[in-house]
Amino acid sequence: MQYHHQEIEKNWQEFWAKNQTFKASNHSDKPKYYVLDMFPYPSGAGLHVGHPLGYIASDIYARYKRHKGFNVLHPQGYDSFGLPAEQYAIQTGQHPAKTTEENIKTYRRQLDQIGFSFDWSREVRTSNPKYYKWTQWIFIQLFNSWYNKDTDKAEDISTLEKIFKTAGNSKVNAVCDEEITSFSAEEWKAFSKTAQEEILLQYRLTFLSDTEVNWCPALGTVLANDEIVNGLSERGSHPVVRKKMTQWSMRISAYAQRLLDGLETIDWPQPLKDSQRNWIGRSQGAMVSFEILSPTLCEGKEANSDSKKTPCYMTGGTNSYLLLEKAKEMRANPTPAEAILWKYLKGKKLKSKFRQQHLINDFIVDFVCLTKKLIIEVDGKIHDYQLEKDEARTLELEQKSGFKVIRFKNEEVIGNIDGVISKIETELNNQFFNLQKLEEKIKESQEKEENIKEKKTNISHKQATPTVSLSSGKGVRDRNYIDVFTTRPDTIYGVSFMTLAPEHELVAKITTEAQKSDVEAYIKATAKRSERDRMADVKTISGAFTGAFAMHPFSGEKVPIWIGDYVLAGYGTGAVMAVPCGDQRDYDFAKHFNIPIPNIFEGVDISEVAHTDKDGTKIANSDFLSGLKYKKALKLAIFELEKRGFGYGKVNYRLRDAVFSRQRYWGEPFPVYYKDGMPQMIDAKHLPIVLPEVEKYLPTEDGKPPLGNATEWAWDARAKKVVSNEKLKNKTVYPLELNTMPGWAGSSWYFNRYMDATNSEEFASKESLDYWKQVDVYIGGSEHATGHLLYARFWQKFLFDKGIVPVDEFAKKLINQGMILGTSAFVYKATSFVRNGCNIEKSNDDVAEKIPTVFVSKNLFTSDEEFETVVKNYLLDHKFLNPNDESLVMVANNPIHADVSLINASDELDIDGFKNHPLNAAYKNAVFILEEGVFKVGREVEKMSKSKYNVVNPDDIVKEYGADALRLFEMFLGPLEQAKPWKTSGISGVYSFLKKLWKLYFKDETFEVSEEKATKEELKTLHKTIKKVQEDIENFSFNTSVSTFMIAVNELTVLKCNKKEILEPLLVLLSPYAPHISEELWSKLGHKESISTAPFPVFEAKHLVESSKNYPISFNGKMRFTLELPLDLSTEEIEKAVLEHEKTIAQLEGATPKKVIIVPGKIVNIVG
RNA sequence: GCUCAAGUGGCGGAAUUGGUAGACGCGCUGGAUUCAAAAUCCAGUUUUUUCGGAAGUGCGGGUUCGAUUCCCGCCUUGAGUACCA
Repeated sequence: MQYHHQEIEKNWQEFWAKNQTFKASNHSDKPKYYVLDMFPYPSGAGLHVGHPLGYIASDIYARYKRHKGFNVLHPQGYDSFGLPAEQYAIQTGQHPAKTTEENIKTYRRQLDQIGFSFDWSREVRTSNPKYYKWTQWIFIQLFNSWYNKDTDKAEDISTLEKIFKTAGNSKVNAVCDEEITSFSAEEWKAFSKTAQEEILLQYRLTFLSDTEVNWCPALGTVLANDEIVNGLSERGSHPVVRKKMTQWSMRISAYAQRLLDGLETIDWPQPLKDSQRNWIGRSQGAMVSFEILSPTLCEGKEANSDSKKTPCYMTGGTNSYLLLEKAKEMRANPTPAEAILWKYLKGKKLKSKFRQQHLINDFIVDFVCLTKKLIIEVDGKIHDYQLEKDEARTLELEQKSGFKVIRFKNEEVIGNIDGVISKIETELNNQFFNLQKLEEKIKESQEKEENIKEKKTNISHKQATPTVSLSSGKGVRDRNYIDVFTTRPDTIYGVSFMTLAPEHELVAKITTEAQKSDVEAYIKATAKRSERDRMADVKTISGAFTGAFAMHPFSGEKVPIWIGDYVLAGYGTGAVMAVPCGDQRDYDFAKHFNIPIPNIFEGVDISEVAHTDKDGTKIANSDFLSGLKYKKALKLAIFELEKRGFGYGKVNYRLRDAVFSRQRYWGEPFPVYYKDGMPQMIDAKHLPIVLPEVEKYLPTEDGKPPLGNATEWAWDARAKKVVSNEKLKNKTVYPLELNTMPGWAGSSWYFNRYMDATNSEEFASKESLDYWKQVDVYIGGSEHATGHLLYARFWQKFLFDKGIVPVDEFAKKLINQGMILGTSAFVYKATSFVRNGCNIEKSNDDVAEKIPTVFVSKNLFTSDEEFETVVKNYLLDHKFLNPNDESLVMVANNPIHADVSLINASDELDIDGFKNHPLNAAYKNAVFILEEGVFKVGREVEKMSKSKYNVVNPDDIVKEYGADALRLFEMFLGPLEQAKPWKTSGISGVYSFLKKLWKLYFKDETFEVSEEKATKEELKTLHKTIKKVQEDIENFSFNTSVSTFMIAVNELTVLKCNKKEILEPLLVLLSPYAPHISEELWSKLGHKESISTAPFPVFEAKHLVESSKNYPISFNGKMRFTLELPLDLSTEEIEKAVLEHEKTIAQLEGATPKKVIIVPGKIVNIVG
């Protein structure tokens, strides 16, 4: 009886479907095991043989685990939202849902015929409203959460509101927007609802913000960083530009450290972990502030008290971060006068809203009304000796920022509060008029300032008043600082200049008149160069001097400020402290512009290159850091920075918050409407908010996203439903969000949904989540390293924080399967043309016309010249070319792709097939120059693609060789993780293996298996196979177990073994790889149950015990012959037997061996 | 530039607590069967050779009784990443 794969496979696939053989239960006594594939995007092209590779591997593993007694969850679904369906819709008008549905059908048919053991009852589709209902629900959870750095987890937003109500935001340690205004509990309560919402939005884990985004005009949408390759869109390679838009973002940065730490706990491939680490980009260092010394700003005041050598310009915070802390502190500890006054000012008692201890620019003022631009300062005694300074500050505030400042003494406030209040009221009334005047004043003063700058060329600085109280800490800081981030604060004494990115906001402010033209010319030149050019051209050093200087925070020395495009505006603060001796870029810059390169390393030569090594080098010439090694110097430098207030230790991450809005149609709609411009979440019980129908899938004419075309897209807050846009005029009807969610939304949690895929009440039930917990093995491509896999980890950690899922990493182990490449076939076409210039009119047409298209077999030529000769000779021989015209004609070799289905195993082309191929209509009459009667093609390994005619469809393979052969062959190609070329011819090997296996169970035409006891040798074959296959599966080394099967079948064939004792367990071993044939033979052996329920055979070592060993006898490490010796010989006996052997004597040629190495059971080595 | 991975027959690949290099398969060669083909089966297939052997895992060193495996340097290919301060 022959092996008919088609019939067998069809029957068993039907059997599995009918009996729901692979349906997983959420209740089982068996241990659980969760094997997951990355679910596919159902593209219109269907599957090619590369796609199922990972699915086959995971299927083998899942089936193996079932044999091993596990309750296995092995689901499958579709990532069915996405751009291709939408673009197809734009072109054809077909609804994306329809094309998606059709594509899924094709996918399902293709997957089914490969015989996967998926539990289809748990199928998910991200575009199904029943699924995206919960994607929307998760979005709401994120919106309703903030990240508390103190507890280091996400918490409900209500806990934040509670803190605001009782203590304002001064004590809150959250991951939030950068520019946060501080407020007290009273202020919070006084804020309008909208204002409160605005503030909360700055803390939520998903938030609206005006972000610079990657806008792709051709696709009409925003792209995430990982969707851009070399400045072009990943899909379609369209140009991408930066653009500001209001977008939803996800505060993934809150999880940067935990995403990094979590990598230690999971068994994922090293390269993948590396790229996630790289993407998160943690760098530890410090923020350092450098004061800018410019004519108007460097006039410090003489120190009046215990002025040590410490420069004390920064009597307050060194930047807004520190100032904010300070403000909070001061708010918590008001002076008695401040406390009294605040009682009268807070809560709009004077009809105007006041804030206390508030940041204005970089001053902290006591009280301020922002709308009326009025500042009230209460001065204590300390201000007496600070009068001058306070005046300067008043001037600064009034002139630069347009505020009116009024001052009261402590005594005034305490003694005559009524007088003070009436004075404030008067000022408030005056402010409206004053504002206009102030504006004029500002203009004037700015002009004045310019004049001063010009006049003052001598820059000097003196030391200012040291910090003596909290109050005096305010008001020393304005935009006259450059903040830099550095990973090497230990090298701070090596700073000899600073560099700002040309786009840095301070550039225009600090550039001196003399340098203005230089700087402007340079900025103009860099602006012209695109980001890509700048990055590509690393070699050219360019920059310009601003004319300004900064002061070194420790040494007090003057440091010139340059601009240069090697500093990127987008990273860190867009400015660097340049340490030329320790950084190659700074070094190159310094050399190029003749800036000094001070050496701060002990015993290191820096005459040629910078010294970038950290370890083992001691710091020198660095005051208190001298003589210290990197680690100690780093710590001390940060300690001193913090102590003296010039900076603080900081960890910087490259990871940016993820933009979550897409201007697309085919994605999840947001459960969001807008009331007074503020986003409102729709209550979870009204979900899903279903994607509306639209006429056109393109953006609207006024540039709104495609959902702007919907006519039914407004939220009726009273009726709680989506209604027609016409009702927007009603009071309770609001516009809905027009953006949709990005592709990664649905894929960031689907693995949890499989645990309880049909639950309509919950995301997934608690019991199911607690039972399955996490994915045990996840298989998929490495291209998702920084996209899907990072976002999914982020959401999982968030859901974990909220107590929704029980574990904070969703996949314990992950394996990246390698890509299957195509083996393209090339035929070499001769393109003949007539040489220009010679009797073109006369000869051109008739000469050329007579020449047919010629193809030359691959091995007939090795060079272009040879190729031309071969073709010409052929043309002359066959009279296509007149010998007189020979010199006129030139022939060029033009390789073209031939469809791989036309090539046989020996690289020979099916010529008729080629001529009749629909794509080769032009070559119907072509002639082929053969070698030894056949036409050979050239072959090359390339990525599988339609245009290269090297795509192999699994349907054809399954039809001709069967699913079992396909499965075995894909595994046999090579290691799972490795990229490897597909060559269909190789499949005959595994196909004949299956036929050979089949034959073991048959005698002539009938199924016949003997009940006889197996021989020792047969048992040895079986058990060595059990051992190897089991080890291989557990190591995901599937290619080697296929060869193990082949060896076993070959051996059993030689032994003519047809014993049930051997052949029955053999089927269980094979069934994960070739389930159909195994089921068929299993049932023929009399089993009624599916083979998938059979336990895995148990390996017994006793069958492999040997009594003798065929020792390799080597001389000086080279094996020369083998010698069969009993294993129970002692070392001495082995040595004796070997040395007495005639071949040993011959090999030694009379010499005595110096040494004999004997490893019993392994090898004998004779050293001569 | 940096990081990682990999270089083994005509091809895919196997072998690593250091111990017989080339398993298994494709392709190729010869043979059997057949009127013939397909299919199947058998034998051979790293190179070289004076048929005794000898050399051989990208190249050059090293450690070792012994290295595809470990170490150092270099070359090549692939992947990722990039003025990240």
